Amino acid sequence: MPTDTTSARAPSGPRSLEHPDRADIRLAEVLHALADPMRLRIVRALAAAEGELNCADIELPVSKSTCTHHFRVLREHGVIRQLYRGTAKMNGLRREDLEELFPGLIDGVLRAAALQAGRLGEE
Amino acid sequence: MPTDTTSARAPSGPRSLEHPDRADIRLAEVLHALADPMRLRIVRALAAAEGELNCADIELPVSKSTCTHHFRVLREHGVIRQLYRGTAKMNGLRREDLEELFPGLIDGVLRAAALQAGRLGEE
DNA sequence: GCAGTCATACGATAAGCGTCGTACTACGGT
DNA sequence: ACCGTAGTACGACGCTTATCGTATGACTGC
Repeated sequence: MPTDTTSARAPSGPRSLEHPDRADIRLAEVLHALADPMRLRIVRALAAAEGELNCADIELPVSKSTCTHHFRVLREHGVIRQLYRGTAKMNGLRREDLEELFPGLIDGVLRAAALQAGRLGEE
Repeated sequence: MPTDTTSARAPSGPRSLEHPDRADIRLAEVLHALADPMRLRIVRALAAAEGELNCADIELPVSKSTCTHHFRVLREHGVIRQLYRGTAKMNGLRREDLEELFPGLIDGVLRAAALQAGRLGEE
C-alpha cells in the first residue's frame, strides 16, 4: 500500500511544503509570479489539466533545478498548491483561493495567455 | 495660445516618446509592469481619473527619478500612453489596446487591486 | 539492501530591478 | 532675457532573479 496521504497532510517532516495562507496572498506577488513566460506556461498547463500534474509532465526548456525554482515561486506566492504523493509531487492551481481573493483574475490571465498564444505561433 | 498638440502628435524631436505597437505588447511584460505596488498604484490612479493625469498628480512615496522610471516601465510595456503637453506630461491607460489584446484583463486586475486595498488598510 | 527516478538544496553567476542623488534639458511666464 | 518648474539622463548601490551544475535526499521496485 502506498503512503497514506490522508493521515499525512502537511507533516512537519522533511517533505513538508509551505504554502501561504489565503489571507497572506498579495496581488502584486501573484502578478509577479505570473509575469514570467515559463511560469505562465506552467500555470496554463495546470489549468488545462484540471486535476493534478506531475512536475515532469510539463515540458519546459530549462534544467530541472530551474523548474523546481519556478514551481517554488508559484507556490510561495500562492498561485499553486504542491503536495507529495509518493515519489512524485503533484501540483494544482489554487483556483478557489484565488477566485475568492481576486475574482476573475486568473481566468482573465489564462484567457489572455491563450489568446496571445493563438496570435503568435499557435504554441 | 498653447502648443498646438493637434499638428504635433509624436514628433521626432527631442521630446518624442516611444510606445510599442499594439501587436508588440506581450502579456508577460504587461503582468510584469503591473507586478509592482508602486506601478499598481499609478495604474489605479490613472484608471480612476478617466482622462489624463499629470505625473505629479499621483502622490508617490518615492523620488522623482524613481517615479519617472516607473512611468517609463509602464509605457514601454504598453500599459500607458504618455505625451507632452507643454511642460507637463500627460498619462493615460491604453485601455482600448489592452482590451483588444487581453479582454477583461485590466479590469480584472483593477478590481482585484480595489478588493485587496479594501481588505487591507482601506488605502 | 541496491539501484533508479524524481525532486530538492546549495553554491555560483550573470543579469535585472528599484531606489536614490545630482546634473541637465525643455518649456512657459514674467 | 531670465528664472522657475516638470521631467529626463546617468551613474551608483544593494537586492532580487533566472539560470545552471553538482551533490543530496526520498521513495519504488527489483
